[in-house]
Amino acid sequence: MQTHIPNKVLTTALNLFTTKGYFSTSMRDITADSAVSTGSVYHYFKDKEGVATALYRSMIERMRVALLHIVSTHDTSHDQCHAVISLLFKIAEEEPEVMSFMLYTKHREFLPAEPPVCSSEPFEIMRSMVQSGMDKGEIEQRDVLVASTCLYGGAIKMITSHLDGILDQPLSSYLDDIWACSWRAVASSKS
Amino acid sequence: MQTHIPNKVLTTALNLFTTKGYFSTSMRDITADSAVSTGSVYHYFKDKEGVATALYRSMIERMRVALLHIVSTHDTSHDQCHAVISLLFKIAEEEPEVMSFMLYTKHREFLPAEPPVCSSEPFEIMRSMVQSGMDKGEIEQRDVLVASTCLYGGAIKMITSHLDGILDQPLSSYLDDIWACSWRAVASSKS
DNA sequence: GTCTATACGACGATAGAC
DNA sequence: GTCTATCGTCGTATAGAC
Repeated sequence: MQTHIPNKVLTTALNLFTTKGYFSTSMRDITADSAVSTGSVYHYFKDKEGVATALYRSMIERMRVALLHIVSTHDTSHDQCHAVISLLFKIAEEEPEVMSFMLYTKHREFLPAEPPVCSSEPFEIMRSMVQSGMDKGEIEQRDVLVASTCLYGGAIKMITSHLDGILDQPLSSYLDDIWACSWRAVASSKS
Repeated sequence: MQTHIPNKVLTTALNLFTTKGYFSTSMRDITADSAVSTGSVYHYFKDKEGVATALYRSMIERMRVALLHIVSTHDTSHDQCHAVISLLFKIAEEEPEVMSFMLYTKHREFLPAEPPVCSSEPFEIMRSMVQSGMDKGEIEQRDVLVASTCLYGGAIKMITSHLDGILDQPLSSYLDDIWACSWRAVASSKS
């Protein structure tokens, strides 16, 4: 049970946004579910968009930290990228709302001021892992964006399928299979 | 210039939905931009959701026909899947609004009655191409969903990047590169 | 079938007491 | 800082003339 009011608001907002969608969630819904009064919500957040922005930024930051940790604890690009996909799968299974809000929500539609997810810092870090893999010869030379898209694209699509509930097995059971395909798509021929 | 009222409404709705988003588009916007009166719009469509549903269904149908044509005019799974990705790239470049509405819009949020895109008939057909490729030995044996996700996932991610405007080259210039990666991800080792 | 005018409800946000 | 009560706006959908 959350005690701080801002946290209570943010967690209930996350739940409502991911289940009903941002626009179908009213401030009344948020105040009702969080048991926080209208006045208090508006004391901590400028408006409804302010709640969404705070939520979005906190998640971007969380991912940024996690990804930098992965970079510093794995040597090869192969291991780094594998760790990234494992992490994404883990979050998608344990905290589906978080994953859903991070990559399945059209932030642009209600957060026009924020940069698109793909140009956010976490995605930058993920691309830099691929770039260094190409520099070291682990990954075949080609446009970084193309390589990154191919390497991560399958896994991310798999995650959205999981969030859509169209997978009959637990997401993690597909990890090895997906990784084999993804890595083979971009690995340099000598490895 | 469209003459039939329903068509005028649908094309302006498509433009507004993809630029402003479904929820930020009001019926007033649609009547204003299409120069069709409120009464007429409600004569042809039950409500706002009815407009979106009609739009969605017409696109699903269009894709269904196009995909069946591809199946009947190409022999190998390799050629069929390549033709699919070419088609998707072509539509994404020539009619970005159509592509945007088809795969980048969260239909679930305002069309809860419709099945999710991934379980729609077009996606079924795309998966069946992969399945027959596995049966014929072109594609390595594994879960169909995993193979399809890996094969199409990269291309689709590339399309959404294009729609987001984060590509500096025209989308079609990435086609060969993407296809090489995607096919290598799933092709059986002997091919 | 097509139009204008309008009813009705819901929502975001504020005011002001405690 | 926290609350309740309320205001003004806007959007969907309908009524009813032509």
